[in-house]
Amino acid sequence: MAYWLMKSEPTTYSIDDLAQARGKKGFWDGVRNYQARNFIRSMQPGDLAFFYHSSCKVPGIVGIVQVTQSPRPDETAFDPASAYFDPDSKPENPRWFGVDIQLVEKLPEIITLTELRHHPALSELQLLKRGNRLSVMPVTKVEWRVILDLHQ
DNA sequence: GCCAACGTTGGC
DNA sequence: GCCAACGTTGGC
Repeated sequence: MAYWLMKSEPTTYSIDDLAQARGKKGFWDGVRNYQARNFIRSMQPGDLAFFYHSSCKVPGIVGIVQVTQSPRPDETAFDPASAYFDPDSKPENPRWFGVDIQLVEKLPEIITLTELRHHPALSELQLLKRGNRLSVMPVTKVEWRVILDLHQ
């Protein structure tokens, strides 16, 4: 089982949107970056991910989600009306993928980006690397544990 | 295949 | 709103 970190802009899709969705389930889509796409395609049911709020007043980890199914084609790429439309992605040969997730837990308190930056054991966290812009990235088991323990 | 121009991301 | 960093595009 693998661990991940997924970013979302709360004005677009927040942890509360997921919490209020039916079954607390959602489909993570709209990723249009090949490296991120490759990470998505390597996800497996049961994988866990931190849900991260980006581009907002206080960026940070706000919850934990679980991958419920194998990744599947991102259909927003086929929809000309969608902001994520990509005419080069065809249903018979999809270029972009998304993944089904379910909320496991909304954290009682946000673990802020500042806190993450502060912890020496997280110096190698992809999120903190210079110039990082990926919307989804792997987290090691050790990092996962350290982050969860931050608020213990 | 190079690289300049451009668009996007995302923290501050 | 600024701007650094980075990916993508397209001319050559």
